[in-house]
Amino acid sequence: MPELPEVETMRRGIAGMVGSRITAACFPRETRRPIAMHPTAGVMRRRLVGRTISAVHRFGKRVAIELGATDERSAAWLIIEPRMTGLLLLVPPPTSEHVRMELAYDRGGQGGAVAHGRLVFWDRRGLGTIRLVDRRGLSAACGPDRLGPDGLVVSGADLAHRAGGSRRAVKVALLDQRLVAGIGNIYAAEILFRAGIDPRAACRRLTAEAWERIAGEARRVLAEAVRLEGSTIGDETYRTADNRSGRFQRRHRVYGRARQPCRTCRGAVERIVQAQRSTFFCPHCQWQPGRLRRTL
DNA sequence: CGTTCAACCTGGGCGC
DNA sequence: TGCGCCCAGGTTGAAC
Repeated sequence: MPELPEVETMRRGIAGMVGSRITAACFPRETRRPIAMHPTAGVMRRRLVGRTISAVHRFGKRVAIELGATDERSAAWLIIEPRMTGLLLLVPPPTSEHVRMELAYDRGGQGGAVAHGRLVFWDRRGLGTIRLVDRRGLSAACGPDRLGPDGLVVSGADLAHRAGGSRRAVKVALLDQRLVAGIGNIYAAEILFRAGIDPRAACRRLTAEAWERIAGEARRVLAEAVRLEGSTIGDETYRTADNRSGRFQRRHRVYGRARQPCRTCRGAVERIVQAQRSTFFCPHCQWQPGRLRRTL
């Protein structure tokens, strides 16, 4: 589920935890398979409790909660990867089932005021992951070998340089986190529609100008989706940290709209499958370089 | 190099 | 109502 805008919304939603101290951590195992985590729950708990949160980052589609160094312990990062259905919630989850992690935190205020609360990682399908890493682990998991430039700041030159010679279809390339970080199935479709590029076009056929258009639309679409707090679709599996819906779904032009009229040309939006994922696009408004543009 | 498939899971929607 | 099937915002590793 969550792509860059949803994960960035999660990050902002929990950014108020900075300065708080973790007082308890639990990792319920009541589900069939415990969440994929490293290290084990006991070690994780021991390393988390008592630590102060010094920052909350986002790397692509992952949130990283930074635990500041102390005299005894060096800095560490709790990397949470929501995958399809993971949510970070500061309010009680819909059910206690599927809670994969719960952190209690408090902040000793001046004059006896204590702010405290709970952060829950709630993940229905359980495909998400949790890792606690040191500085080296962070760079192995989220460094430039793993993640390309962030989608909010990617340039046409970045894309052209890294993918320009590839025979891959441009939609498949945009899902590759090493090329550009944060784009998933929804936003790849929306970006290519706005750029007017056919998702099946081979990267090596795209001109520098086409890459500039794709990068520009990526920055614009992702920034707008962040402003609208992401996309909540259908069964509402995505919610903000305080349990509200995103609003970018109202701006979707092609995603999930197979056989419905294109909002620009009124032709039917098509659904095809690329790399085992659905791709939605308008064959009239999106074309491949070198091919005659279809006319109505 | 690039594609395809399976796997990891739960749950909603649809046709019959 | 129930059953079987398809679908879903992601990632990884193996096989070809």
